[in-house]
Amino acid sequence: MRVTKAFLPTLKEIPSDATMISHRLMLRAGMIRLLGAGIYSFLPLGYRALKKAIQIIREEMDAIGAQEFHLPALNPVEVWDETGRTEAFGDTMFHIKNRPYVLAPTHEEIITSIARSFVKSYKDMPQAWYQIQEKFRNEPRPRSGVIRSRQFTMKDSYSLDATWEGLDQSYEMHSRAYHRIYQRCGLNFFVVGASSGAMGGTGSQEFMVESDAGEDVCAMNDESGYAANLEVATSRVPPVGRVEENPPAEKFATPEARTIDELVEQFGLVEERCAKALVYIVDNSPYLIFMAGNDQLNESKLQAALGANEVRPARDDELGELTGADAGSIGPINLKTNVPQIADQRLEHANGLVSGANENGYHFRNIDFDRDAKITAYYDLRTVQEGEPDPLGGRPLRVVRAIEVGHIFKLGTKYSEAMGATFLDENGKTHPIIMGSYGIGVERILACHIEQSHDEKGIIWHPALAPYHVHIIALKMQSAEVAAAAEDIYARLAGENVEVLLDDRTNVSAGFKFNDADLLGFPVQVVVGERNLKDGKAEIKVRKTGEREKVRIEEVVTRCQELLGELAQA
RNA sequence: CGGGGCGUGGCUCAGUCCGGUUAGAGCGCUGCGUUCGGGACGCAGAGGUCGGAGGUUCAAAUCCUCUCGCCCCGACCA
Repeated sequence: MRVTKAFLPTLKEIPSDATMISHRLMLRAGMIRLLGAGIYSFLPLGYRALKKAIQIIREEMDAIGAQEFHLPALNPVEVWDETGRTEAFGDTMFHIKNRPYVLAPTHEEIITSIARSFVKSYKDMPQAWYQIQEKFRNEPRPRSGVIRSRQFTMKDSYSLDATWEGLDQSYEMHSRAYHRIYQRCGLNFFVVGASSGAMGGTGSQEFMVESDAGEDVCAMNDESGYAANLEVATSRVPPVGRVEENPPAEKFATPEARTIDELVEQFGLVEERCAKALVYIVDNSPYLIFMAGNDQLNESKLQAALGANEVRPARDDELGELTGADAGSIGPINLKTNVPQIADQRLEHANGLVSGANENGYHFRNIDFDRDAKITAYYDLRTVQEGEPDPLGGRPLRVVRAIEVGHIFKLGTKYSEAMGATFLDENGKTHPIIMGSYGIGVERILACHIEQSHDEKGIIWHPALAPYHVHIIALKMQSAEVAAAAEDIYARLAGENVEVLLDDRTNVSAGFKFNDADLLGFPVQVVVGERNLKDGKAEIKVRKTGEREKVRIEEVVTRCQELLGELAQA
């Protein structure tokens, strides 16, 4: 492609609406343009990169024997009603106004409906089905450019198995394919244990790219290899445990102490022996929850522990009605109602605790949870903190922000049961198909790569994703010699199937071309100018390292191929 | 959905508080000429009902009301 023929709207200035580096660079490099909030047009350059990612994914999915589908994005809403997910997705799903259709946010239902009609025997399985297609989600707040948008490209695949061991194998197969995909894309990533969330299922892992702009938070230790989404991360924080003296619980006045910190400070208490009470409404039922000291309740863990769909903190007026006191004075003793009580596992069997008296301005001390509280269950409910000992080797945990680029789920039978997708086993008995679901956000691969591979000048593409491999910068194109040499190199590179862009503009200065080339960031640049042409040479610059070398014109093609090969390995 | 910010030529922005010539700048764009290895220069041009609607006023980009859109923080996130 020639720059004079290409639609390549690069921007010299930073677009004001973009804050994230990858978003800015994608806009500046002319890869994408905003159409509406969370809706992006991919321009030719961006689409070339997107197609590179798609092709890598396709090859790796094919390599594990998965078969490519192309399912409709437009779905009859009845299919979604079958699993109750019309309601579960709620406003997140787009609904068509003039027909009872929805735009699919994912495709478990459609896959299951196909499976139910055609997969009837254990002999029909295992199957792995995938597609690379647009997804639609009515995100309340799209952000970070292409990272969270309302329409995006997803590779989604689904495994169908007759046995749980089969599911494990399908899952492992996908996990290995995902590793290869992200490796080939040059991404620096890690895998974390994750919450299955509202997808349901028996296990899941997320493929993460560390980034300050990420929406997820993970706890990890590089040495032990422990890595988990904060939604499920655990640590070896010791239990609060028991103290020897165990006098009866005793009420005392705490008029100026509403927070744990105030209690600790005013009464010289041990922070973790203050049982902080929280009231949550879990699927419309109230729960009183105790946490040790300033431990943060993890709502994802709470939701998972109670098998709930929705959890929210109680409102101030609800607190009084349920407990008899306001926030800061709530505790296990003398509750106004018999609201169910649960606690974080750190507090199991603990005594010598301080907690609210359910009377504003008063607390109890010497509380023994085994003696004085009616805790029905203890769960791991706390949010792990930076520096805590990891659960594998006790090494300090690092807490980092990350972007989720892939997610693999063991779905189990949630969808097959709901939709009646069953098969007959070798004994003629009916079972629901055992499913897995596996997703990759394709645009996120590009954004994450750019986040990880750029400098102040622009993008630094890995050859695997680069829209073009070689950028020929013809300085002073109106010089017949320069033009001839540039055209010659261009034709020979193209002849070797090297994807090449020739900057053949006559109306811009050298500096402009250099800066555009650095912004676009193709792996190798070839500078053709009068200066080196006198010696029969051109200059080759590696975008990533900035290294330049002078190469005889007839050797340029070979040298470019060598360099690209080296860069592809890195 | 709560909080904050912003909407003025293609882009980045000034002007709005305190209403008053013909609404400005830089970049980009068109034409001509010069230049040509790190975002060149001269000359001549084109391009804006100041997001939209209503109102106040002799007079509105500027004040008031409503509304639409975009961005950021939070909530949410299969």
